[in-house]
Amino acid sequence: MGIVQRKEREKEEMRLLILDAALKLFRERGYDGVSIRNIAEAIEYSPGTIYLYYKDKSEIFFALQFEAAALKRDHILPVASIEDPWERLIEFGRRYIDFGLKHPEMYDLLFITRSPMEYIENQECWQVGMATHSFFVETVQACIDKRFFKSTDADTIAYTLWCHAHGLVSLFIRERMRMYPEEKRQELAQKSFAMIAKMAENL
Amino acid sequence: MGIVQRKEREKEEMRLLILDAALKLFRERGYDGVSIRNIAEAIEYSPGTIYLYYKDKSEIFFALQFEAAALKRDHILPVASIEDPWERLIEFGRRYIDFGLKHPEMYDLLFITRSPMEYIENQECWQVGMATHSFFVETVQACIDKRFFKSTDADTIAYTLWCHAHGLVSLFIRERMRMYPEEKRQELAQKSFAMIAKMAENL
DNA sequence: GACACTAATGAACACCGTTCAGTATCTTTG
DNA sequence: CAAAGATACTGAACGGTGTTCATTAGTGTC
Repeated sequence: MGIVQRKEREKEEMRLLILDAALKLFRERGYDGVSIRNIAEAIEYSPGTIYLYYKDKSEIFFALQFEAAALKRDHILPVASIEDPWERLIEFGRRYIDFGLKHPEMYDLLFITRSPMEYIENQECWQVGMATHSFFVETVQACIDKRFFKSTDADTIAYTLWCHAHGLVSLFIRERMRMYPEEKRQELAQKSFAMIAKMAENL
Repeated sequence: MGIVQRKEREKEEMRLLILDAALKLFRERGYDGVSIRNIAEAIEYSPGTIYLYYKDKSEIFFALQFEAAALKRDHILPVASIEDPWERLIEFGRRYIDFGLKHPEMYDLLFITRSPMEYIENQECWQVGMATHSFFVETVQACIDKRFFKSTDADTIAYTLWCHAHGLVSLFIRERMRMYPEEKRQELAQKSFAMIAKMAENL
């Protein structure tokens, strides 16, 4: 009776052990630089063992994607306590970008990495991501309801702001800002955020 | 005398042969799905031969990046003939996005793919890309000069618009719009472009 | 204690990028 | 024109990758 439970617990522990090792290696070297053999070596098991707990390499990275989604959620969640929807929206954007710049590999995993998205849709990760996205759209809707915006198309507004934030973060992450001197990049990002916020004011 | 020239021509032809094969395969399967051996097989040479013409795999992709930059330039260049800077700016944006959606692998190569950017900066590709970027900033500046904008910070305006366009295209390319039904995605992109254009009007 | 079940192994497979000794062909020289 | 030299190309080999699977070692049940 207790044995089957212990086994299950051990199985779960092993899955976590693998995931933790993968996450650590992954932060250090990026997912391309991490192999199943590396992970196996890190936890002192043979490569084949990994496959007893994860179907293939991509499943490990889907699990990491879930971790990333949760981390992002926790990074942004505090803004939920902000009463004023406009302030909440701005702070959401600020924290979204902050998350991306502070955890580039995680952001990359969530929004840039090629992955069989058709597979991931029924995953927990997707739900966590969707919840955060919905919260964002709802905040935009709350702004509309309070007449902060003239436009009433919450979807388009949310999407437009998302495009800007994602563009900003991903240009940083994938190093496409080399035409600007290093010290100006951060400043440019801040100015751009201020600018899009200002632009949004008379939407 | 004529021989050394013929040799050089043949060398150049071989480089092109490799590049064309790589480009073709690359369009079909994406760069991750293409191996040196695939390219070699396509041109009916042994894998080792590739290395007589390109230092390594990445050098082939840098050459492709140059092709992509040229293609993008040619796709956008026609807007240069538009007199009115505001109209030129809008058309630039439209064509930039259009290029990204029509040639996703090319766009990917230029703005998303991880690549040792410190290496690429002194390449032709970089120059072509920079020229197009400069043209964009100049167009923004022309708008400022003609008092289309109240703001006078051309760099920040250009960067903000770029962030939006890049975010839009890269969310498409890397399939991060699954939360919207297929048929709504295109529409959303168009509405968002219209929205950012409208927002830019009172910048 | 014998049997069944499970967890883990590590060799093997087919791929990858890359290197390099060897060969075959073309060009130059005597 | 033949020998020598230079060049182009090959394909086996190296160390890596993700993944599979027969075999083994260990645990639980009767």
